[in-house]
Amino acid sequence: MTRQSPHYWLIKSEPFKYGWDDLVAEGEGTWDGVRNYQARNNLAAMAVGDEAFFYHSREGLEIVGICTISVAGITDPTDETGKWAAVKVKPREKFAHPVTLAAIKAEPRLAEMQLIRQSRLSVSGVTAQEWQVICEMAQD
DNA sequence: GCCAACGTTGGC
DNA sequence: GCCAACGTTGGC
Repeated sequence: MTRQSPHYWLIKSEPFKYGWDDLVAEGEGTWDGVRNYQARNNLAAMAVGDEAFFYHSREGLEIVGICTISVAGITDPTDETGKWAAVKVKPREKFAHPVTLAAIKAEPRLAEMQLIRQSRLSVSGVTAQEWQVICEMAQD
């Protein structure tokens, strides 16, 4: 399936379990273990070349960098039933200045982010405008 | 470590 | 098919 423009996402991970540094060390990581239908739908909608913010949950509470979807539409290798989706991601860019959850909440243009509205969703969508705003914040 | 939010499960 | 009980996530 081809699309005209890349889509943007935000993926969460607990840094003590699998953080940005782990992804960099591996070079490519498989995003699996998702057992939430909405998150799965987001995973299934990803395409190669899409970009995703990498967010540290529970500890850090900030977006630390950007990764790209390197392989899309695969079946979760940790799931025997074969009904859960997964993708592979590669690190692209580490933010000079991580964008914290507090900073996101303080920015009116980001008030409608899926990250804010559904705080428990581990894979969420990001609009092109939200993507732009956060990239600007990461450079300040 | 606590607890609110929310998704899932299971009895009826 | 409703809804109470339970489990999990994730901010604080």
